[in-house]
Amino acid sequence: MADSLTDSIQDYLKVIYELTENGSAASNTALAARLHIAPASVTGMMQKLASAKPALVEYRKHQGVTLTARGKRAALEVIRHHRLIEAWLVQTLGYSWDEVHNEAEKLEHAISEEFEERIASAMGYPLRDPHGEPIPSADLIMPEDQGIELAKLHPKQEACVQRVHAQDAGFLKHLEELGLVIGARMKVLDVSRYDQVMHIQLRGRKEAIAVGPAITNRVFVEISK
Amino acid sequence: MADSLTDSIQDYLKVIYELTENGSAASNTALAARLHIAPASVTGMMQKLASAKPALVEYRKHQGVTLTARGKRAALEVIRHHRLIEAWLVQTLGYSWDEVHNEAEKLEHAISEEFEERIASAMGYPLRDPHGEPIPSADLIMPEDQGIELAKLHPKQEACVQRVHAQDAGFLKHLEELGLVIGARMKVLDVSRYDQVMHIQLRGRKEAIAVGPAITNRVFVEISK
DNA sequence: ATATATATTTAGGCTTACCTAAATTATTAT
DNA sequence: ATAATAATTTAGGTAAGCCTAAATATATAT
Repeated sequence: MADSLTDSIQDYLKVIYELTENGSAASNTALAARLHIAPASVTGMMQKLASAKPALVEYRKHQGVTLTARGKRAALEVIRHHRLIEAWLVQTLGYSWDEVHNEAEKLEHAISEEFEERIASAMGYPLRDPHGEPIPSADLIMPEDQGIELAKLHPKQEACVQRVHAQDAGFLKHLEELGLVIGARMKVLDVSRYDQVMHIQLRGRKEAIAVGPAITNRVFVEISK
Repeated sequence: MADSLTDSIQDYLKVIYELTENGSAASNTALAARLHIAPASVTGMMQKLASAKPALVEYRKHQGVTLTARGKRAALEVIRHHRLIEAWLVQTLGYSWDEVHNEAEKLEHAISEEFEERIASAMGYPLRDPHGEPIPSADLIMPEDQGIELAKLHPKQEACVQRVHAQDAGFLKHLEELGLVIGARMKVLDVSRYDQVMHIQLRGRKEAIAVGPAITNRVFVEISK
């Protein structure tokens, strides 16, 4: 059971999952940065997880890590917990989307399968969390996500905000002020070739945002022809 | 802040609070038993808590421990969390009173003050948990409890079940089958002087229960003249 | 191809919170 | 009061998960 894994190990697996979603292996340095831990500590943990009774991780020195089927399942279990809890906090306790991450980060390790099932059922088995991120199903399948990076849009295209890949409270508040919330309709007006500023139409207003990792690479949209 | 205390230490403080509610000091053996830990380990922890920067515990060798004001506050914080969560699980997720203890035992360490306030507010600031146990106020005052042990009742007295001091699921289920639930009205018919069996009238039926630590010392009632 | 820079691993240490076994102190019974 | 019993403490040890500093491997630039 994933339940016999420590909080710490669950955190490692979750981050490895995220870093390997693009198909590449995760480097120890990247892991260390995300977990706020020294790189040397990551090495030790990777050796441990790779040689665990059922290995959770595939690891070769200097090559980075990937998850085994078992490790992936454990990671998805944690991610499912996290996203269900975020949805629960917003829907039943009136949290805003910028407040839920830290709370869920602790609760995800503390809830039982029973609790998971009860909140999922109470919410009618939601498919996405408050940031639009897909929630893995109870049998731990991560839904395919066909959203497109805002950065990839061309002028005149219209789209709906589907999902925001971020957790920093300040940043999320900023997006909200901008009007970039889940479901918002928007239209690209133009993109300056020189300073990479994108102008978009949002709820009747014109906003300017920089193309790059800050915003446009974190906001995913669904194009509406 | 109480939040800088580890889960383990919070558990110690909570149990010390319970064991010292009667005014006496808590023995290391009693603590060890409740925490499922070796007595020697308790000794070490008591030494640590007693010599902490702000001491959490008053401790003298072979004499047992009591809580300092600070330790008591930390204990009440954990107990408040625990009982609010139990109430929350029952009221909003349909848990039964025998299922909530273990879940709350983990969640009590994971929630923030923000979360505490939000569920308390959502429930209208309840005064008791699903077992009738009083919930410490937000400023950490434990309400006086004037309930009387069922064992102390005399024949012909009528009373309401106010509170049940127990957490074992099987035992709680048994009480429920017996009809000994919070708020139930009951009347003592007689108590056998020889085998210490108490006969009580409950929802029209006559039930026999042994006087002693199993049931009658754990069920507290409010006498209605 | 070699020097430099960066990433990673090894080695040795630390803290927390537990353990067991042995020694000590307190309690109880005679 | 003393012996037997029970409770408690001391001493020494372990496993997790982290750390820093030094060593090594890989990648990059000239």
